[in-house]
Amino acid sequence: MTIQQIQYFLMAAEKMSFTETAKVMYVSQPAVSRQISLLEEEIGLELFRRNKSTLQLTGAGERLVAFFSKTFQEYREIRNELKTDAHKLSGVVTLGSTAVG
Amino acid sequence: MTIQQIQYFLMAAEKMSFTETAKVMYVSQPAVSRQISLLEEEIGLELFRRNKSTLQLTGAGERLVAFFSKTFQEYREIRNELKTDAHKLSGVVTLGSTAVG
DNA sequence: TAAAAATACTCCATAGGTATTTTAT
DNA sequence: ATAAAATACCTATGGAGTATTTTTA
Repeated sequence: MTIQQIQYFLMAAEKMSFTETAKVMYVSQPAVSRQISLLEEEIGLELFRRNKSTLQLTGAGERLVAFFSKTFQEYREIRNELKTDAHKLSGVVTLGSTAVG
Repeated sequence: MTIQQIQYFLMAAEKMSFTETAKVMYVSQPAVSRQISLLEEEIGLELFRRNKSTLQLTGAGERLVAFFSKTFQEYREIRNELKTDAHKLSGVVTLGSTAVG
């Protein structure tokens, strides 16, 4: 399991499309397809149901979207706090990205 | 940021030693040193203070240990629930690992 | 047919290993 | 002197791209 896989997964759940996810994340469609597949394999649960024409989240998928989203949000908040604190103490200017990292 | 980096970080915080962390995680000491360094670089915050003879967590380090530990714990609980549910519905036997994944 | 997802394959970026140096006591 | 962490350099695993096939409406 990688953070990248989780990011693809969350975007795919939002867009309900691997192709769209690939576009907005500036990677190829097979990259998204492959990583989400590997994620499902490693967790041992289907996250999307693909039988029907339209992609659809499984129950496990929905649960994990909720958990991972919450976790990322919480992380961003903590990082912002810590950055602010570091600023106050050291006066060092940080040019942080806004990605997961 | 990778999950591997976070795992090294949590173990290092527990052991307070990169060498010990390397041993229990079956990787080399430089691998641990490097990945924790990259993690600090990416987050833009020092996690350990290395000036003193003994390795020591910074404030940011302590905060992130708490957050990441909680997150991993929460994930394990959710995964167990989902695995149990999947079992009940499909009867499929899963040979899941107990790692982060 | 057409659109999206999956598969095959190749390439390259980076995580990890070994060897060594630096640091601190 | 010794023990741990950092650095250098090389190797190899796996993530990403292009091309193609499969699937479903």
